[in-house]
Amino acid sequence: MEGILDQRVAHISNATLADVAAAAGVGESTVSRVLRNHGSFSAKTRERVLSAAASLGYVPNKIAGTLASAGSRLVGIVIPSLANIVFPDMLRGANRMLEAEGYQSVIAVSEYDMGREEEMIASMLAWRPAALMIAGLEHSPAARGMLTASSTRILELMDLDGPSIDIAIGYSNIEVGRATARHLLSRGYRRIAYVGHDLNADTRAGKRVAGFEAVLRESGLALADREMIPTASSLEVGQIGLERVLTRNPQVDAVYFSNDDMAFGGYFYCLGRGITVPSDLAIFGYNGLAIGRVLPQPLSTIRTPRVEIGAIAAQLVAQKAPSQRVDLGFELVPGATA
Amino acid sequence: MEGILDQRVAHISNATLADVAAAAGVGESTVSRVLRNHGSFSAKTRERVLSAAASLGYVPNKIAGTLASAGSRLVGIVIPSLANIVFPDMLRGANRMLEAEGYQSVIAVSEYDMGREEEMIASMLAWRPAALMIAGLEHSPAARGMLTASSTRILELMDLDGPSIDIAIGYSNIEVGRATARHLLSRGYRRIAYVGHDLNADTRAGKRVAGFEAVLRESGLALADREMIPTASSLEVGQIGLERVLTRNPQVDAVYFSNDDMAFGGYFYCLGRGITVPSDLAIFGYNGLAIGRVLPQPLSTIRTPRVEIGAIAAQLVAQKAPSQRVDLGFELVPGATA
DNA sequence: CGCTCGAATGGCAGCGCTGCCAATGGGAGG
DNA sequence: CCTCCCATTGGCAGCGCTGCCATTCGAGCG
Repeated sequence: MEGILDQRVAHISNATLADVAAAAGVGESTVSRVLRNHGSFSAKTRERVLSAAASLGYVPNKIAGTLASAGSRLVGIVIPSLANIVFPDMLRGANRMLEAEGYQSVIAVSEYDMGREEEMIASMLAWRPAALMIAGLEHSPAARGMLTASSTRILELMDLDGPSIDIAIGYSNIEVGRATARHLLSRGYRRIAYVGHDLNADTRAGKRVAGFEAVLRESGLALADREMIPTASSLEVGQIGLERVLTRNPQVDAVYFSNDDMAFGGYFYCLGRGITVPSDLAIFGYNGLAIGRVLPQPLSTIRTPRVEIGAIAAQLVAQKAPSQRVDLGFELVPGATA
Repeated sequence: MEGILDQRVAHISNATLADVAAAAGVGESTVSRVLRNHGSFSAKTRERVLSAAASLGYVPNKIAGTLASAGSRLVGIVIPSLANIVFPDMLRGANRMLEAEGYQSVIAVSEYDMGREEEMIASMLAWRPAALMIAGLEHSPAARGMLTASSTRILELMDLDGPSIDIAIGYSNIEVGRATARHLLSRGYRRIAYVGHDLNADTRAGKRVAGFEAVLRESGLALADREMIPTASSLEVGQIGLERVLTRNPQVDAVYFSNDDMAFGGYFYCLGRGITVPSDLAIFGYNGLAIGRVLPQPLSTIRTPRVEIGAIAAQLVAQKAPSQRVDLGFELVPGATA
C-alpha cells in the first residue's frame, strides 16, 4: 500500500503539462492557455484543466517555459557585499518592485573583487536574464566587454561618476565628498583627518575622498592625516583608526569616516575616552543609518537614497525604458557631531 | 560600417552551441564536452573549440542546459525580510558557501506574510531548484503540502521549535527566551516588561516571549507589562514602546526587547532622559549585533549564529546530506545593560 | 599482418513548454 | 437550409543543450 502511495506522490510532483492534459482530456496547448490565462477557452474546459492540475499537484516548469518562449523573468543582481547595509537596502528596494512586476531576483556577491565580479556576470548572463543590475561603474575590461556585447538591459547602480553602459542610477560620490568637505569647512574645522577602510576595492569610497580633498585644496588646505585600514569596514575598525590618528595627531579637530559604521566606532571611542563631540573632535559619517538618528547626539552624515535606487532600477526594468542616467541625489544631515 | 558591426555584435552574443560547432568544424557534442571539460577529446580539438567560442563571444545557455540535464544549480531562498539584519547575515553565510560549490541563489522576500510565502514557494519550485531554504518552521497548509510533496531538498532555518519537513538548522527560540529570563532573574530583576513588534507575523519572536514567560511563571512571576507595537521592528519603535511602558509602569526594573534594534532605541531613550542603565532600568536585547559591542556599555543580549546557519545549510545542500536537525545553539552575552 | 580495444567524435532523440497554424463545430446571417 | 465566421481546440515544430549510442580510426598485440 505504502509503496503505491509513495510512487503516486513521487509521480505527482513531477507531473508535466502532458500529464495534466491527459488527465483533463484536452490538448497540451489548451492546458497551457488555461494555466497562463492567455488565449481563449471555455469555462467548462477551464474547470477541467484546473482541477486536473490541482489533483496532480502540477507545478509548471519555468525552465522549459522560458526556453520555449525566450526571455526570462529573472533579473540578475551583482553586489560587492551583503555585510555593508547599503546593499541589502538597495536589494530590498529592487526586490519589492521586481516581485510586484513578476520578476525574480538572482543575486551574486563579488566581495569587492573585480575578478569574481567578472565570473558572476558571465554566470548570470548564462541564465539569459531580463536585466542585470550591478553596483558601481568600474568593471574589468572583460566584464565590460560582455556587458556591452550582450543585448541584456544593464543597470549600474549607486554611482554616477563615470561612463555607464546602459542605465545608471544613483548619485555622485565625488559630490558627496565635496558637500561633506564644504560642511566641515563652514563649521570652522581646519585640521581634518580621514579614517577609512580598503580603498582599492571600494572605488566609490575613493571617489568620496577625492571630492573631499579637492574642496580642501580649493581652500588651500589638505588632509591633516589619513588612516586606511586594509580590512572590511566595521565598528572596531573605526575605533582603531581613530585611535591611531589621535595618537599621531592630537590636534586634529574633525574626522571624516568612510561610513556611518566606522563613525559610530569612532563616536563611542570618544564617549569612552571623555572626548567631547563635537567641541573636542567633530565626527562625520556617510550613509544615513537609522541608528544615527536615535543617538542622543544624532550623527552628522550623508543620507543616500539606497532603497529608492533599487526601486527605480526595478521600475526601469519593467518599463523597458531607454538608456539613461538617473541622479537621485543625496541629503546632508547636519546632525550634532559635526 | 557601423550597421554591419552592430549586426555582428548582436549575433555574437546570441551564438549557440551549434554556431560554435560550425565555426570550429566539429560536432555539437564535442563542443559541449570541451566546454564542460567532461568526456574525452584531443588537445587540438580543445584549442579549436575554445578559440571558436571566444571569437564568437559564446555564452552558454544554462536554461537549455538545465532543461536537458534535469537538475539545476539554483538554490531558492525565501526569507521574511531584508530590513532585519538577521536575514542578510544568514544570506551571506549561505551565499558564500553556495557560490563556492557552484550554486546560484535566487531569493524571495515574503514580508512576514504566509500567503506571500506560499506564492513564492510555488514560484521557486517552478524553477526546479536543487534546494529550497526557508526561514522558520511555520508555513501555510498549502505551502507545507507543496514542500512535502516536492522531492526537492528543503531546509528550514533559524528555528528548531516544531516539526520540520526535511532539514532544520538553527537554535531553539523558546530556549533563547528561557535563558534570557533566567539571566534577568539571577540579576535580581523582578518587575520585567516586554517591548516588541508585531508577533502574529514573527512567530520566532513569539516563541521567545513564550519561553521567557514560562520561566517567569516557574518562579511565580509574570510580565509586569507588555507593549506590542504593530509595525516592523525599528529603533524608533523601541523608544516609543519603552516610553509607553514607563508611563504606565514607572516601577518596572527591566525591559526585554524583541531585538537589539529595539533595545538600542530604548537604551538611547534612557540616555536622553537621564535614566541610568542598568541601576534604574535594565535592558536586554536579542541578536548580538556588532554595534552593541562597541557601546560604552555593551548591550546585554543573545548572540545567534546567523552566518553559520546559512553556511551550514549551504554545505548540507552540496553534500546531499540526509534529513536532520542541526542545533547551533546561541550565546548569552552578559554585557553591561542587564 | 589481421584483429581487438578504446580514445575521439558525430548524430540524434528528447527535456517540458510555447507559438503558430490548421481543424472543428456551432451559431448568426442571408 | 446553406454559408461564413470565429471562438475553441489540437498538433507539432522547435527553444539550446545534454546523454546515449554508433562510428571511426589508430595503436598495440599475438
